[in-house]
Amino acid sequence: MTTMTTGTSRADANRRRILDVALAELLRDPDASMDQIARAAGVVRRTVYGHFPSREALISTLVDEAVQALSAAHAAGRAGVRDPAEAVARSVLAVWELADRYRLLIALAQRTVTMQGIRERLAPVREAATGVLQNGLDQGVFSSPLPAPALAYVQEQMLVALMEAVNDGLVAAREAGRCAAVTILTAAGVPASDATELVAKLND
Amino acid sequence: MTTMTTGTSRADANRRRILDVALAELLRDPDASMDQIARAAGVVRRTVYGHFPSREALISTLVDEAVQALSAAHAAGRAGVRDPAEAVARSVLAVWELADRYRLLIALAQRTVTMQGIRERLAPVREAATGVLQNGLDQGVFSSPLPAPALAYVQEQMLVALMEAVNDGLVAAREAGRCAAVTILTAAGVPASDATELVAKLND
DNA sequence: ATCGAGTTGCACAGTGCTGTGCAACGGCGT
DNA sequence: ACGCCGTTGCACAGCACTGTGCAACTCGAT
Repeated sequence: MTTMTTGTSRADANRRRILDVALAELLRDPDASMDQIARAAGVVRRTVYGHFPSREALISTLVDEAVQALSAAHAAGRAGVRDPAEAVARSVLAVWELADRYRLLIALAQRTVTMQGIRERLAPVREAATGVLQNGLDQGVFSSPLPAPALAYVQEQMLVALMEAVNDGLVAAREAGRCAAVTILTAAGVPASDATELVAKLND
Repeated sequence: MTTMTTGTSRADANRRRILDVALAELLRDPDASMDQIARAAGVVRRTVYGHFPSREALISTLVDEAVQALSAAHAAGRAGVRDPAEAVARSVLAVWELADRYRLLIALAQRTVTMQGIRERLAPVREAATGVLQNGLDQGVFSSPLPAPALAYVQEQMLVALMEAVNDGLVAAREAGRCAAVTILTAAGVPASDATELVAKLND
């Protein structure tokens, strides 16, 4: 017990690698079995259970680490900033930095086997939407640093966000459709006032 | 075989109800078992297999129905509209109409058991973000028909969208962070030019 | 009353996963 | 050389789920 420079090197290193590999593996398949994870970490299933009492404990540790890091980044990004716009911009940038590390996690956490199928078959709709957005960009009606296909993703996820907002009672279902339309147009770079006016005119 | 007004009423009605209930049930838990679905539909597991040869077939049918309806709505919404902004607005409104029916599906399809835990623990971050957004709205820096908490959802999903865009190679990872910041600010109602300038200034 | 499609209840084989127990084996420090 | 900790390999019980087979039942229709 003289050195302890690296903790209990052998075991600690393994625990660390199991966590890292588990992260990568659980993205590719959120239902990855303990055996898949163990094998990917170059270790036997039994060994994983030596470090984590249960599958749930493993995942819990994983989520805790990610959330803690993310939370810290978000707070650090906006610390001592007065202007709300700058605060938002800074925190987004800060979060993005390490979100990049967990990018696969989040993106792939959505790709349930079910979700995968849905997104695939939705491709035609997304392409149509991309076409319209491209039009707008070409004509200068829209303005965005993002290419049309990426904007289509944004549009899609925006709808999801609004649906969740409605589910959680943050927005009235009656209003949500128009709010969604306005927000999407605004995100595409149409001035807020123009977007509001346009949408209002559509539903008389 | 005289009437046939309702098809094979008994069986057809059951098939329909199984599909409807399965939709609702698969949201609450994407891994819902055939037994859970059957029971929820007031029927026995064996009966479900009488209508759909396998679990996958059931889900496939479900997805097909939803996608087809959605696709039609999207196309109908923007049919014969020249102005891109109006086309986007119309199609979003059209999609929203019936997305409302599948709202639970999509929103809850994201709530994997894993995802559920993540979102829960992320609540503090979301609250902080809501605070900043509320500030911006109060000061008139932001402009949106959405309340701050809903905007926080939008911000969160926007990050997800950008992550997916990066994963699919639509945006360079180097640029993505700044694009995310700009797009989020723009969606919140900050004029596109101001947002671009602000973010550019931050990363010198 | 009888036919038949649809439904039910049960039983079964197969599969894949979890969590645990235990004996044997490996290297690293002393 | 010895001991210890971590690891390995194997075996096991338990569980939950999927598909399938089959006999019995329940309705509506004729």
